[in-house]
Amino acid sequence: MGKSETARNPRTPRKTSSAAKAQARPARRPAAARTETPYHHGALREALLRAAERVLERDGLAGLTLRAVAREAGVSHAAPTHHFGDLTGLLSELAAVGFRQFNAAMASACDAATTPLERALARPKAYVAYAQAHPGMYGIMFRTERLDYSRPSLHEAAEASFAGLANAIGMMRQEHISEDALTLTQGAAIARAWSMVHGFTMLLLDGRLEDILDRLPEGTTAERLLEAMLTAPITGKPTGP
Amino acid sequence: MGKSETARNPRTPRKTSSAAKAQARPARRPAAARTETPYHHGALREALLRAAERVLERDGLAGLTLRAVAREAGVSHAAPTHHFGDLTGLLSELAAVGFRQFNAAMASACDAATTPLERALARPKAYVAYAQAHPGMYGIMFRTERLDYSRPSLHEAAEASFAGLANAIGMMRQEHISEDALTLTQGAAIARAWSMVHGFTMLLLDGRLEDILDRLPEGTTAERLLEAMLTAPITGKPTGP
DNA sequence: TCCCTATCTTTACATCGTAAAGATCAGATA
DNA sequence: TATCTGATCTTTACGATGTAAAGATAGGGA
Repeated sequence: MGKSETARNPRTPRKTSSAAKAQARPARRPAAARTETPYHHGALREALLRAAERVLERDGLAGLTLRAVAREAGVSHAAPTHHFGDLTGLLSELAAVGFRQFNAAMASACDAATTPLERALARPKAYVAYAQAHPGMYGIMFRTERLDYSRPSLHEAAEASFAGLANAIGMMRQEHISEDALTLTQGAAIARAWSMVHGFTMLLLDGRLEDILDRLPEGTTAERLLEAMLTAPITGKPTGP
Repeated sequence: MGKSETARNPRTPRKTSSAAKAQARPARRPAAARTETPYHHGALREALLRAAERVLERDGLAGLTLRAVAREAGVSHAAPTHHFGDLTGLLSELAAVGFRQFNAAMASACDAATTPLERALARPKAYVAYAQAHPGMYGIMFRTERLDYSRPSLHEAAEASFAGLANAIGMMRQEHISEDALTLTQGAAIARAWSMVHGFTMLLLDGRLEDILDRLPEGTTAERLLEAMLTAPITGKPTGP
């Protein structure tokens, strides 16, 4: 496929290093290229994370490889290893970025809500909306098995996500959710809310709700179905399938 | 690692099926080995699917590769391609097997239930139980992006799974679920039930419910939490997070 | 008997993750 | 000022994987 893995790199004469070395390179660095790309990138780590996000949006989860990210960032294929250790490391840091975006979206959606009903529906809607807007990122966060939650950044961001959810449930039930103990009823309320929204989102992204949506009245959106799901009255019997 | 991908194969004596049988093979087929392993395996396709299931249980989803399956079955690494086309094909057929197992488990669990409450909880419990007993298979069915639902076997098995669910909801609501039209309330009930159980299962398998389970009263199992989640009364406000 | 087709094996290739060694730079040390 | 040191990035290399293509081998008719 033409580009031999390190084709486009202005500085550093790359492949011809041994051949035309003496004639091309004066002695030290070119002294003019320092503005944009010194040999030491300076902020490669962040650049790689941004590159990974672009690759993810463009080529999906399957296209997100260490080498592809390196290509996107314009560095050698082994450069990411130095900053993230291995693929798990890169995916974990990227997931942390995703969780932070996710938390920010949820928070701002909550702030914008005014009526009690809006407050109750703002979070789930924001949850699903984020997943629909960033399916690749959502996949990294919730579908991948290759995440290392012992990494502080990821652990912290994911934990914040859970805490926000539990807190919201507590506020809705108008009781305090303790840090270290839960009643079965409280735990069930949290599990119920989280399971419903997470399950709905996964089924939606996997296209498994298409069958249902197609049979609903003309023009019913996923968001409307979500609303109905969350606000529907109980039919008398327990709400199990 | 020693074995160079095709080390153990003087064409087909497999592992120990007949051990020293083929130690002296003249020229053409031994005329005695036809019973077990002639050059043409005879039922390689099914053997590969069983091998894939073993590999999946032993090495998890990450270890399930075309070549690993071929090794497990004792054939050349390219043999699976002829039967399944590519990796997507193998995964899809394996997922179909999983859906059939899954459907069978759900059906038998339903049949065993007697009281109304048991009937209501049998399916969700069987759902989660299957996922816990076969996490690899569940991952293939619901986590992988590499499935081809245009394959008839997979489409059919997955469809049966959905139909069973929708039917159960209909029976519980004591109304008929039409084949080609749903009210918003009906769709919401189906989406709610499926989302809850599916979401709960994914969170559980991903270990994301550990935080909750640890804070619940001593010895509370995931199954108990599931029960509470499905039967808990509504608190007055809509059940959103 | 001979050929045809399905089945399986060999061989080959591009890509990927990862390890290890070399090159390059920024700054501390002397 | 000159050198050393550690961090950063590149090269090179290796094994594993998915997939394509060509060769070998049966089994079943013509």
